[in-house]
Amino acid sequence: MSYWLFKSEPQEFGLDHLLALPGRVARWDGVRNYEARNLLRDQIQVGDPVFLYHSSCEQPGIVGLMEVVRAGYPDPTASDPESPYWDPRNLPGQPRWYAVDVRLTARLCPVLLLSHLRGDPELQEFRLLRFGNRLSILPVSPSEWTHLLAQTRLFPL
DNA sequence: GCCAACGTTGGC
DNA sequence: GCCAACGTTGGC
Repeated sequence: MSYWLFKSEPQEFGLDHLLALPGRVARWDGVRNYEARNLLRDQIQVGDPVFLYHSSCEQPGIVGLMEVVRAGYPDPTASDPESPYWDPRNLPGQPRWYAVDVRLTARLCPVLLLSHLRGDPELQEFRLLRFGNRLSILPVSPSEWTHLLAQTRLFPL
């Protein structure tokens, strides 16, 4: 089992959107970066725990806990001309982009704010905090995961 | 295969 | 809104 962190912009699709969905299950699609694609396609497994991170907002931080309920499969939005994520280079039978399905399982209280995490010496290697980091799907080590969970409480949904 | 231009991300 | 970082594109 591996641990992950997925970024989202709460104005676009965040905790509130997940809470409103039946079963709190959503397809995590629209990822258009090759490194993130490789993780979605090859590494992320059913049952893997995932932190939900809100970016590009007033208080960036980790707000929720999700679990993977379906492993990587071709991203339907890539072949849908109606979708804002449509990629005309995506050829039938040769999927270029991948999605997974996740279920929101808990919210975090308190939220783990980016500003709080930055000062934590235990998180020096955390990919999220790396200067210039832009990856939207990123691995979390077991020790980072344990350390992060120890600083908040989970409220199961 | 190099590398400059360009577009996107995302904190502030 | 600004701007640094960095991934991607495309000319050569």
